[in-house]
Amino acid sequence: MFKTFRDYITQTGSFTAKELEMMAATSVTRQVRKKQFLQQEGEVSISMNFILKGCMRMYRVDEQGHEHILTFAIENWWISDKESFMTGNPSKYFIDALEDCQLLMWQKEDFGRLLQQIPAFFVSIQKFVVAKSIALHDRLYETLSYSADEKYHNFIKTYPDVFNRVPLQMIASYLGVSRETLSRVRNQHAYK
Amino acid sequence: MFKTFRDYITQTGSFTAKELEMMAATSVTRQVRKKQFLQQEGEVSISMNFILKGCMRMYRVDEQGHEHILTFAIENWWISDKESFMTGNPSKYFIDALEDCQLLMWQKEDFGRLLQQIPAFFVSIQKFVVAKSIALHDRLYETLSYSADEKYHNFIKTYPDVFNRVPLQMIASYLGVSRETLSRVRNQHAYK
DNA sequence: CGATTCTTTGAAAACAGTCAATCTGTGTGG
DNA sequence: CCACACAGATTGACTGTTTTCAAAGAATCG
Repeated sequence: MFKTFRDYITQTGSFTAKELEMMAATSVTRQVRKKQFLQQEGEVSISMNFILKGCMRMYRVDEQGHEHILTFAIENWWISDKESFMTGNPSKYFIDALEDCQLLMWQKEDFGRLLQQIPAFFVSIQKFVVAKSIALHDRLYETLSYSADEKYHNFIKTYPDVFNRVPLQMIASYLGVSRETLSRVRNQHAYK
Repeated sequence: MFKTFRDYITQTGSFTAKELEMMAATSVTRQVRKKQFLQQEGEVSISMNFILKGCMRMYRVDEQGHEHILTFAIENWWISDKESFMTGNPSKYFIDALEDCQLLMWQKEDFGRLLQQIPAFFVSIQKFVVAKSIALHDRLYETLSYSADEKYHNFIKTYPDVFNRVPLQMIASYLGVSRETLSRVRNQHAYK
């Protein structure tokens, strides 16, 4: 179980056996079956979650009941509502499983302790946070400036491994276009 | 000069006279006149910048030459291309002044040293980064799910102090709609 | 006051959304 | 193994919103 995570984390920095042991000791594994929720709107997030296996999404529901996907996550990605985790406020987001999933989880206090006591872990997480921030800025720019067509092709290029695992209607939701529009965009290209 | 910053930073945490002296000693003030650039695309960002006075924007230019504003910033806000600052890669963004500005700047090495040596400073910056991340997620959600009308009114509500300082066409650029559409959205409401 | 910048308006065209129906593929239970 | 149900994808017709282009009207600044 923990091995997958160890392979991941040792690629992001150097850790002693003792440090790895600390991480393992405080982690908990959990199964989340397809369509089950890891978190629902209104709940307070108290764990950091790492995907060992499977695929999840984080989304928000508007007044008309439409879902808007903020993030997909697959193996070797963290999926958490950092906002609720950091502030202690109720979450605005749902997180559910698009496939049967296996997670590695840390409680808030344990995670904070790891960050304090293992400098290399802190650096790894820091790097991840920076990368996320860059990706988020890029995505905002793309959402502001790209057409439906450009958004779609950019998504395939940027996340090929997500593209072939999730239904198209969810990609449409992620891109901020209707599934019908996405469908048409795809078929335009078949005849050009 | 430094007083404005001291007032700000002491509101975010507790600092000793010596710590404040360290911050002051490593800071540099700089004037940027309206329409002048603090940073242009392709340059590497090597400073963290705090606005003492004035208003700036960070934007990106697409292939058609259209500007897309990612951020506005006014007094007591940081304005930097964190991406280029952290990675050392050339920036994708322009930063320029919408009014005559007065900045307080720290070089990369000095800023890193402050973060290491002044725990309360680290915590303050951390809080700021978290707040920015939350705001960015909210904005992405709004961009995905709101109509032009909703985006506009939400902007006024969220950033009233920015709203009455920048031209409407820039708010349009920020919201991802054309200035004509924004103009129409505004005048619709005058007769409802 | 003239020049520049910003905002508004109109008309046409492009684009995307909605609703409804159909088609496709997958998996489940009989 | 087949039939059926179900989720997902596509298509057509229509509607509504937003963009674009062009022009004119405010507002601001030197």
